[in-house]
Amino acid sequence: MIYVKNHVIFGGCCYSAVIVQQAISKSSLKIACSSCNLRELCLPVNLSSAEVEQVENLTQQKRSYRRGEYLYRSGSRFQSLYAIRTGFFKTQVLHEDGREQVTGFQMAGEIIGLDAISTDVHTCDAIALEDSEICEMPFSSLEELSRDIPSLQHHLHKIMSREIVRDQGIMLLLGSMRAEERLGAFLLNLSQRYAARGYSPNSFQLRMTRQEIGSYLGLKLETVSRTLSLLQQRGLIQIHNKSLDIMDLAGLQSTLKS
Amino acid sequence: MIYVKNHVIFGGCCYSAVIVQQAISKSSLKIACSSCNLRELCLPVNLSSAEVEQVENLTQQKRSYRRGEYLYRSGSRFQSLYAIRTGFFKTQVLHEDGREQVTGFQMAGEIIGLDAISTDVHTCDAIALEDSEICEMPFSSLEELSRDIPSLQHHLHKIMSREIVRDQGIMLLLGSMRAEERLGAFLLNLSQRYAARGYSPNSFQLRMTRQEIGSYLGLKLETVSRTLSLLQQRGLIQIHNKSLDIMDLAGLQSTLKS
DNA sequence: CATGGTTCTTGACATATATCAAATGAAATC
DNA sequence: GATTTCATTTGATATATGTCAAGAACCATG
Repeated sequence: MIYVKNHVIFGGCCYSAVIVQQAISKSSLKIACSSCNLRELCLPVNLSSAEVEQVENLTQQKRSYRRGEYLYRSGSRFQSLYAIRTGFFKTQVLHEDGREQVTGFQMAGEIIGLDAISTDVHTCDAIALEDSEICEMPFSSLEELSRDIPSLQHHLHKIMSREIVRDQGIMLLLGSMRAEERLGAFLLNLSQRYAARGYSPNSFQLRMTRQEIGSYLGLKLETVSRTLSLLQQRGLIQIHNKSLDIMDLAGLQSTLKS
Repeated sequence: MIYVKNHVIFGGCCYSAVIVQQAISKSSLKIACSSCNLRELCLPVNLSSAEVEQVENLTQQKRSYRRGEYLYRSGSRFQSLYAIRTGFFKTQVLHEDGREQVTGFQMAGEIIGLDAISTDVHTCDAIALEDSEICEMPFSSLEELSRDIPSLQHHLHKIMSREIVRDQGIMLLLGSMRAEERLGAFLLNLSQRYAARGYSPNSFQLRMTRQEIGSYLGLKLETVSRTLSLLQQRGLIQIHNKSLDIMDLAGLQSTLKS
């Protein structure tokens, strides 16, 4: 499966990189996204200036969230999609018995809330893992606008489809990889996403706890900790608390090929 | 998490039931779906007769597939979504090292191919598990038509969102359930989907092998076999080869609550 | 700066599931 | 209908990960 081979198993990484490149070459897009820095939503769309203004209006509602704050909760009524302008979020579903499952970590430029379109009710919690800014986009307006702007319509479909592909990658990971491979894939995915945003792919802070990583990867926090120690012993990474350095990218990638 | 509690962990089940009920009460919808029996695509939409005809045109391309035949392959170019008219499919992604992961089982009235919108290339294989009939819907036509028919547009979004929710349910299952719970959730999901289609929820044929079930649930085929035997010993099910009878639905449901 | 509460690491041990293997049963093919 | 092939079941054993526990490091708060 090529997604594993190219280490984009979580989906969206390479695509993001492409988008960032496009941003540099298309000035109109920069305008469209100036209000919210919405790489995901606006960029691949070739808009006229009138259309740009319409999208601007749509994405004008901004808000800040403190670390630990909920963007929305499971069970709450769906009205908007949210684009992360800056910061870092997690989404999770909760069992009634207390078990939690993290379904994703989202960073700047990504869209959350897509799950709620299905039933008009949010099916997961979205929680800020650091102080963040988000743009709220009323979904009915987005649908309306995308009827007038085919390229926006198609882009919205792509965003939703990409989420499906991403989820399939995680299913693959959870269903058939060992702890070491899961961690390797996870770290490489973060690395690529930081790189796509202009940050170092080799050195970054983990914004989540071992427990949250474990929940996401279907492992216990002790296993996460042990496996990270193991990767460090092998010289593939340096990890001290939440600071991660990838020392041997190729080596880390090769853990996935076995 | 309510999805587990209500045993719709895989998503789409209860919704399907609602759709079937709607079908009975709305005559215009029956017309719209007569060509392909597309519960998922057409039904919740309130269409005028002119619109009905447009949708009819869209879904006119039908084809039969024999058991084992590929509907599409990973890597092939994306052009259409496919609605299953009759039959049973699986979708799977393949590792380069031979590992396979089944990402879903689809039955009549469900739509496949949504993953490919993202990159215009199919990211998985879709294979008929029994002789089946499908309706092909060129996606560009679907997008065009949904610009004119808002209720169709919204329905398309719901279908995609539902797929995302379904995938999250499977992530939950793969990330935090034991073998017994996974099998329980799997069988209950099939049961509900058959029920929604007017078949017995207590007695049906498994269309897939133990190995395919295992791949889907992140288990080895031996574990699937052992766990099914265990559920049978407890009097919850009767299973002989591919014939399944649910003897104690409540008991089976209670395996999920622990 | 001290303090209390998380979070993280590491060890010893338990257990669920995987692996390997062999026998049985079902289904496809000639 | 006979034969080959494939799917399933079950047992014995191996192993990866979970569980329990304790100490250390880190962080937020007063």
